[in-house]
Amino acid sequence: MASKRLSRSDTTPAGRLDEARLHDVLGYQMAQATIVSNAVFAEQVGRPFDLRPVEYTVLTLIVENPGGSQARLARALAVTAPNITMWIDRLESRGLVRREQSARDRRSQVLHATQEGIALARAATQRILDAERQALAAHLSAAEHAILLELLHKVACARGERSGGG
Amino acid sequence: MASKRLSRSDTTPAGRLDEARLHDVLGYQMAQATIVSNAVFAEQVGRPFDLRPVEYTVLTLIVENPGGSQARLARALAVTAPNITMWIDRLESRGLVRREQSARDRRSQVLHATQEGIALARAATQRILDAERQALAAHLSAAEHAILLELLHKVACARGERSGGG
DNA sequence: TATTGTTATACTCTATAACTATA
DNA sequence: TATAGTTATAGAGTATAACAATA
Repeated sequence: MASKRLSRSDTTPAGRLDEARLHDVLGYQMAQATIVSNAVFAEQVGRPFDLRPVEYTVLTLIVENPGGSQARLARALAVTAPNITMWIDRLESRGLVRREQSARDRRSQVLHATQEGIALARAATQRILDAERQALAAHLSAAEHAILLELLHKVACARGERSGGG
Repeated sequence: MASKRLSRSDTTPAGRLDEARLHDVLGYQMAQATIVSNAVFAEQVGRPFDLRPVEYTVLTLIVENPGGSQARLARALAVTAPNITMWIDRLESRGLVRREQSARDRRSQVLHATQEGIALARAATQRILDAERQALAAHLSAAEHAILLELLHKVACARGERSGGG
């Protein structure tokens, strides 16, 4: 199945380069698709709210998981502890999240989003969802869009059963 | 369609954080899935061949498009010209590609992969395809895997009809 | 005047190591 | 002994600006 086929669509979206050999490489197609989603994010959230993708994700995960720790965030996003410290520093200095020392484990920092942080995360998510739907409407049906999200989620779940991968 | 549902799968693969609000954000699911494909790449190609993902992609696109220019590569990958210069420098210093001045347009550099470069690209692609298939086999059927690749390709094609995006 | 490619430079993001304070 | 978090530092990668050569 999925035997090699050479069609006019075996070409890069920009630059018109033949990519027949890369067509079935998941990492490559992911990188190409990420160019689009990154552009949508930068336009709809990054620039207007001055938020990097990581900042948005960290903020939203804190909104969804009040009382969580930085260590769990670091594991969820496969980034290092010093990295998380920096991003939380920025979000905290902007008044979007708060750090509190945990009562049960005094090493741990308990994270909460402020009202402003919650509002910003909600607004950002709404903008992204709308913009992504609009950007892909010409190429993907609503059903395809939903399937894509599910399949990506399944791929993400392959983490952990492997040696590497955060 | 795709109405919000709260299920046990609305959680990050690692760290077990609730991600219900992020579930439908394509950029987020892409980033999570990329953690897996990046790990596969690093293990199967990055470390053994000392190749970054960009280097592999640049090399493979040159193999597939002999005689192409750096400008087209930059457009295809949505990276800047100085960036491409650097990556080609590295590939050339390792004897994997050659630069020649174009006869028709003497500003342009014509790119060719060496025999060694061609062999390396082929070997790397084979390893990635095998490793990706194996890594995802437990989570995606062969059909789902193929559909995912097609849908990602369609997303990538949304580039260009937009303002931003390289 | 626009395009190809290079150099120089600065910036962002990330990773590692060393440290503290708890457990 | 291991974990949570911070700091300091170095590295990788990217972007911008300025330049040369050509179209």
